[in-house]
Amino acid sequence: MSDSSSLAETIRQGIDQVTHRAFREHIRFVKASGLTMPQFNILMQLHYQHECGLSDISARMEISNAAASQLVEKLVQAGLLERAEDPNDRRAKQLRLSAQGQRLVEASMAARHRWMDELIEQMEPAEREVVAAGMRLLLSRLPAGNKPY
Amino acid sequence: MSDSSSLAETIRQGIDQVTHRAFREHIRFVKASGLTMPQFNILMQLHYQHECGLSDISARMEISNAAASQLVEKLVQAGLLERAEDPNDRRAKQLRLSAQGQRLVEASMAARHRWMDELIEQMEPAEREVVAAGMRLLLSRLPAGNKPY
DNA sequence: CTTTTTTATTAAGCAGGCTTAAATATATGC
DNA sequence: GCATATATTTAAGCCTGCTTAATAAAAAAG
Repeated sequence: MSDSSSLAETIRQGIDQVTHRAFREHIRFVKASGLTMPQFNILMQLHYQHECGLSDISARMEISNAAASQLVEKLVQAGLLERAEDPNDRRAKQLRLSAQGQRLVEASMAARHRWMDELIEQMEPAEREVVAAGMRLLLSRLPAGNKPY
Repeated sequence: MSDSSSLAETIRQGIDQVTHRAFREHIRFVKASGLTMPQFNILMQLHYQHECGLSDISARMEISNAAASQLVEKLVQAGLLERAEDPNDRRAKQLRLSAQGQRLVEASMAARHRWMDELIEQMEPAEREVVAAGMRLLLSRLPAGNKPY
């Protein structure tokens, strides 16, 4: 394996391992919350988008409006989402997180950050600098609009 | 925000963004493959473990043996898995990927690496070195047995 | 041996997400 | 104003995954 390909290989392995860990932790949290993944995804989307219509959700999740409507209905009944009429277009609905929904999302982010912080705390300050430098570079190359929802 | 907390924040954001991207790409691939996530997870597990019994699958996925058995059955019928009697313990079954199953898993890994490589190719050699250094550190701190399946 | 435990499968039933089709209400174009 | 397009909801039905309970077969324990 050449030098540059082993560099790429290291990066790929790092990303693979990290995402795998993140993925498993996330699955666990969602399951523990009593929600399903599609339901939770909607909460995450609304966390980052603050407010949107139903069609935005179905578009983002690549499901039908009907499916999105049914998912939203459950979240509204669970008290996690608020659904109001859009005053500018009375066909549309404005969806946003309820206070309870916000708390749940924040708890999930806290859980997600817990193991990251453990990792970070294991490192020397100089090492943190190295990892952060790599991440800064990675972030600068990732598509800007790629919000985590 | 203090200096060290902004370092940690950078690392968390980097991990968040990268995992989010990886997650979405993976979802897309699995959906396109015509399999469901639980089914695909089994293929991934067998890719890394090469061979195992049914109970290993149910344990890892935290579902009942019955559920795992049903999932495996579908994958066997789809020609993606081979299920043979364990000669050492005739109660147990030896599960492994078929050639077709291997091809599918490899295709998923290729797809997963495609955008990573695009990212890497955008970088100067010196930048790759920085990212790789960060990843090497991260990898050294991640629990060793944490294989991506 | 006989009993108990382990491994896997099958059956019945529930819950979830998804789709299409139909319905409702509002906005837009002409 | 009237026809058309858009945003959402509801209903019916399908497919999956999951669970528990029952079954079968082989291994392990005594």
